[in-house]
Amino acid sequence: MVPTPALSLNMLIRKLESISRLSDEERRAIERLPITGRHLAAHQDIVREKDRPSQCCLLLEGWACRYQLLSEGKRQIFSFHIPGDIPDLQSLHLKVMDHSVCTVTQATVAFIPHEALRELTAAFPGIAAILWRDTLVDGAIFREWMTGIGRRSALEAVAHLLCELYVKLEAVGLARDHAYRLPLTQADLGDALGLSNVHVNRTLRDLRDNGLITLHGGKLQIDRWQELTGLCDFDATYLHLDRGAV
Amino acid sequence: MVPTPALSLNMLIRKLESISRLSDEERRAIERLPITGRHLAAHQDIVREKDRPSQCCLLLEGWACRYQLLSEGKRQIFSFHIPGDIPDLQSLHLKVMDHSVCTVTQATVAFIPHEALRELTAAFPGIAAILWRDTLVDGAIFREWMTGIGRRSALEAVAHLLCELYVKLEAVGLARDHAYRLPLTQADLGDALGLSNVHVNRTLRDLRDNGLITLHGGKLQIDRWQELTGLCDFDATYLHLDRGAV
DNA sequence: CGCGGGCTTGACACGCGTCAATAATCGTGG
DNA sequence: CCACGATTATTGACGCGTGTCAAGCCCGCG
Repeated sequence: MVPTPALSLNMLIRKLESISRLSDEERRAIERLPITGRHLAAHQDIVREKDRPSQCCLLLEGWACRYQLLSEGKRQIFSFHIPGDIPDLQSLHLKVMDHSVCTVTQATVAFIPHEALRELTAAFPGIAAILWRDTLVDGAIFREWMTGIGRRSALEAVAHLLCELYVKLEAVGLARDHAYRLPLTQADLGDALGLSNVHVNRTLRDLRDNGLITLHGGKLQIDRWQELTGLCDFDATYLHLDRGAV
Repeated sequence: MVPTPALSLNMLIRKLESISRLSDEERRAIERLPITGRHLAAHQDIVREKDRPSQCCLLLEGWACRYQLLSEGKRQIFSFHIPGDIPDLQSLHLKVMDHSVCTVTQATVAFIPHEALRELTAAFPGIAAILWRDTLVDGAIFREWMTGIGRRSALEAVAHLLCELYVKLEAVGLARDHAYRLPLTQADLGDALGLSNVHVNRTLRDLRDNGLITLHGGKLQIDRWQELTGLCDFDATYLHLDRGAV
């Protein structure tokens, strides 16, 4: 069930080309990357805090998230990742993991050795720039989450996250018509937003009762996109999805 | 009062060399960067949300911060910056600013054109890697702030920030003996931590009353470092100050 | 068909926000 | 060197948003 290397790297090439055109030489260099495919179950760690990984992980299928555990069992989720993402790309330049990465659903990933990535980026500054940019977008999303957690009400924060996920999924063709599969538990949402699972539940009911969304069996339908984005002041600029921006 | 170019770039070189040794050629290339010095008053914007800057800003003296304004006058501060930092390095690869940068105190900065930085990083992958790494450390700090805002109590969050600032300042020689100048208002701290200025005040008094810190006239003295770090579970790993890590 | 994880709901408590009034501090100009 | 206005810090009273605890429900899976 593990996809062939060619298929895997096509996913990466598509992602990079969504930002900036690649030369034939660059494309060929990427295709030569030595990768290892792997199938993972849900809720399984890929890298752990304090690890010193020697490879990065390209997500091909399924969802993953980055998180940290605190004393007293509290958890903070930093980001959710979808196919095409490299959640631990930062480990290329930061030796020690300061957080963990785990699967949310079952997932297919491709591991790429740091060594190969370092050679690739040294030889092709254009590719380095796109990958660098990708980590900068991560940073932009972290910032937006900070304002969500710090300065938005629970209702605004939940609405904002649902909008963000839709826009990200839509951009890679995994969502349309303001609907998508949402494989997160309410506790996951809470750990991402600094809320309790109970309060996430109340908040979702609120959104449902007001006819803004329909959420059932892991399928989310945003019924009134305009009102939802208005409610939480959603502005997708921070996702930097505009092309040709390197 | 604007420092000479040579002086400015020495600051950048020192910062880069604190991470990884530079070759003579690399050092010379950095020294050739065309820069413009400037002196700024406190509380003055350097770049604004929605701007499309064509240069980056190297902070030589004083403090700066990155922030975003929300409707209803709320503000979220994303980071504080000290001499040697390039707060808007991300603008090199993300065209549109999704937040603003402003001075906290009066400050001296050097502007470096994007074009020059792009040429530098294309020619010297080693320099590109160090700069990339720098933006990754920013990201790591963003993550830590997320858990501070989302999952720590006000007391823990304030303590954690005070520890972080000390370690960062100490690393560049701007603090020692667990003491430093803290030019932030209580409202600034609150906007960074998702708290009200009033509650920051209560929290600081709490820390003072318990003999952990002395804070007066912008001078902070951490009287019991062990207890303060213990209180908030501070672990400096996420600052990635260890050398030779690229 | 029974088990378990996730969802839902209610009751209650508390941390933190808000409002407001006063005191300390600082920069600035006379 | 002092007076003044403008921030900033401080404190108290009060309320609300969200957390916590606990119980029951639903549904998918073995």
